[in-house]
Amino acid sequence: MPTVSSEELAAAAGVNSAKLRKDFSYLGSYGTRGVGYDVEYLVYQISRELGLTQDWPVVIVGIGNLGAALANYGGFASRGFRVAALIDADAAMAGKPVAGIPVQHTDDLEKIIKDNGVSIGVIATPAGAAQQVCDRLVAAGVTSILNFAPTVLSVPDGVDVRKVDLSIELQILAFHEQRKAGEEAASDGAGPAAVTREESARSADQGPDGDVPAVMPA
Amino acid sequence: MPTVSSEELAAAAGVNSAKLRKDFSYLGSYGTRGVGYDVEYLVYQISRELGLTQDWPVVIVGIGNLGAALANYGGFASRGFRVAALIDADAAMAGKPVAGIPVQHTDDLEKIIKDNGVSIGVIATPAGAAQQVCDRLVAAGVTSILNFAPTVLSVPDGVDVRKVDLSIELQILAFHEQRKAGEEAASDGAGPAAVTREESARSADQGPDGDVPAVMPA
DNA sequence: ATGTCTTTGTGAACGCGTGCACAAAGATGG
DNA sequence: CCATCTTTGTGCACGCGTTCACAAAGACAT
Ligand SMILES: NC(=O)c1ccc[n+]([C@@H]2O[C@H](COP(=O)([O-])OP(=O)(O)OC[C@H]3O[C@@H](n4cnc5c(N)ncnc54)[C@H](O)[C@@H]3O)[C@@H](O)[C@H]2O)c1
Ligand SMILES: NC(=O)c1ccc[n+]([C@@H]2O[C@H](COP(=O)([O-])OP(=O)(O)OC[C@H]3O[C@@H](n4cnc5c(N)ncnc54)[C@H](O)[C@@H]3O)[C@@H](O)[C@H]2O)c1
Repeated sequence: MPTVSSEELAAAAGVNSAKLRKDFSYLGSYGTRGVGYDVEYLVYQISRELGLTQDWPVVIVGIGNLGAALANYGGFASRGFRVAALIDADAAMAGKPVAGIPVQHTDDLEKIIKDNGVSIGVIATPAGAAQQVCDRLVAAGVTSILNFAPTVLSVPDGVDVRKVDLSIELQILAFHEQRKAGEEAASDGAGPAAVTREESARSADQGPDGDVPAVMPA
Repeated sequence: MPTVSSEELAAAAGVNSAKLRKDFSYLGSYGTRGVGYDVEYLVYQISRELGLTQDWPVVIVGIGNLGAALANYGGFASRGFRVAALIDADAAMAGKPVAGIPVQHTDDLEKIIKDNGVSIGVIATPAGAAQQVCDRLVAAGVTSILNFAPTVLSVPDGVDVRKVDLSIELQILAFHEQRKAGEEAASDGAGPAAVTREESARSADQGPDGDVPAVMPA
């Protein structure tokens, strides 16, 4: 029976072994003292807890550049997500297949959601249409939304929204980039417009990962 | 002079006003007691600290479905990011314009980076090519990478990598979705067939905002 | 000037996640 | 069956970020 110790796993993941064990303990006591964790059993337990043993139908709304790329992306299926339908407001697209899936018109949105038992929706429409699309998805029964449009969606309680904002990802990189430049040469004439930098006493930087600034300028 | 109080801003952003004030205080004392913050001045100070007053040239490597969508995305320019070049390994694409920008061949990658003073690179190649592309970008001087390929990139110290993993975004939604369903009906017959997934248990990366649950109590 | 009123800036308390350290569990060998 | 050795599971302490609470600063009216 192949096993792994918390020490091995922790080293591979780059985390503390005690934290890893404590995390696992929330799932139950699946380890064997003196031996470690049964790999297969552990994988199954984690998969089940994370919902990976289920198959989740999703719909993508807004089949433009991004929506089409998502539809073509094979990485979803391998994680248990199935693109149940593609929806767009453009009547000219209706019926035309993208990634082998025929695009359907927004008129049928509610029916599509219900027929497929969809609870997860992806919004890839222009920002202006996002809230409206969101409202229709929620009204039709969708309770989880992945939003690519640069808008903050308002939803009722019980509905989860995750926003993917690629500009913010770049901004976070640029922020750290700026710091790097500022550290090696405090008096640096770089930059087009004269950037006047005063001292800034910010607290500890989060190492590997980053956070999102709470408030952003326009 | 238009002003805002920390209370107003906090309410709009959905955060605690004391935290907001303390955050602002790290930038300096830009508020006026009894009045609030001068909006225009505050926006400028935050923009400057975040690096939004600078113009950042970026290159996109891998102009497929996703890369092309990114190239066409207008949201980057409005945040101070300029697509300096598009790079692909496919010789047939060389010279053909995408989003008005001619695609260049990977052979010229190093020269493109240096000529444009690029420090931020976006990788949208297949997973198999990502590490190799990453290495070349870093060697050419890139110190920040936004990675869309489903691979963990290893980079030397001083180089930042942010990974955008859309499958994980969906998984997080599915996880919460499962909890919602599990609460109203505790006794569930579990998934269809017992799915045995062979993979390692990797700790999830951070998302733009919300948190990735390490593990949750059962 | 002086007083009042609003809002900032921040010291201090609180809560929570992380890591340490170890007793208990169980395997393994004699 | 007992001794030893490995590794889990977890109580406890530490550190850090968040929140509370309030003195001080400044605007504004009188
Ligand atoms: N392309 C990117 O890389 C990128 C990156 C980040 C964010 N985004 C955002 O993602 C969204 C889509 O980007 P895109 O480049 O694919 O845009 P796009 O214009 O190519 O596609 C938008 C699609 O949405 C459809 N649409 C419009 N209104 C609709 C509605 N009410 N219901 C259903 N469909 C509707 C349009 O017919 C079109 O097919 C935008 O909000 C954009 O800001 C895109
Ligand atoms: N499409 C999506 O929605 C999506 C979502 C998440 C992640 N991803 C990931 O993003 C990456 C790109 O996805 P895609 O759908 O655009 O794939 P794609 O196959 O459409 O495009 C890949 C492009 O990369 C180019 N390429 C290959 N090797 C290269 C190299 N060594 N140097 C430079 N260019 C090279 C190819 O010529 C092609 O144009 C993949 O790793 C994919 O897993 C895509």
